Amino acid sequence: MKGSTVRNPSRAAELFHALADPTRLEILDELKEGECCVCELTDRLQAGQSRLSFHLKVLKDAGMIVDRREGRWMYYSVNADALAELDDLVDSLKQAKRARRATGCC
Amino acid sequence: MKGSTVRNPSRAAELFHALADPTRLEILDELKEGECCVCELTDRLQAGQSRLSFHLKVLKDAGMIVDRREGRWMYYSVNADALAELDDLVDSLKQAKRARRATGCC
DNA sequence: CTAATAGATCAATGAATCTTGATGCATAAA
DNA sequence: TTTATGCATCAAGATTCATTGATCTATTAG
Repeated sequence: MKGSTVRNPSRAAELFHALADPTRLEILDELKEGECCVCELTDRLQAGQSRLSFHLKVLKDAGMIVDRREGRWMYYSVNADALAELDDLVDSLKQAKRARRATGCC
Repeated sequence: MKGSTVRNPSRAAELFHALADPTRLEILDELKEGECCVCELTDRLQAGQSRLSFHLKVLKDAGMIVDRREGRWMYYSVNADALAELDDLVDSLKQAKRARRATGCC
């Protein structure tokens, strides 16, 4: 198991940050239907090209998506590993590893 | 089922934004072990009082945690509903509802 | 009542983000 | 080679965020 990311607040924050924007969530919502190029996203999402490019970069830097060049088009798609990582992260927010706090306060 | 939040990018972004900060993730990491007051968090997290208060407010406004007053102490704990909501959100990033895109690009 | 304590809130500063329009760089068509 | 297209990147401005120290409020102890 990887496990390292779950214990790393900065990495976790980076991943959650990538998801903390409506435009980026809409991008992911499109990409989950399959690979897609920027020009198509521009159509679907009513967003300017440089704006999309900016958000795609955030998602890519965080590892949420991967890209592939084909001729002059860039195809983006969701990175399945990142989704697994997300699952781990959300799980790690739940598990109580130690026994419930025994002492009261202060 | 609720379902509404999953389809709402702003709400989803708010929830993810609350998780997009190392300090807040550390707070949640403490709270998942059980209810905790601010003074105890201050000790454990090496963080100033107003800083903690700020982040606790962000988490509370997003619905990630709930508070309870007891005397002059405020006890915070994780909101289980929000964890379920998170699960839904992460799931919604995976499911491909339509068939894979048939057309090529542009 | 007065003093002390827990914690929220405010004000100010600096850092990070997002948006827009312009420019640059490939690749492909003519 | 010239021209057009797809997209990344840059620069500037606006907005949001995070941190710190100060102040305010509620509660409890003396």
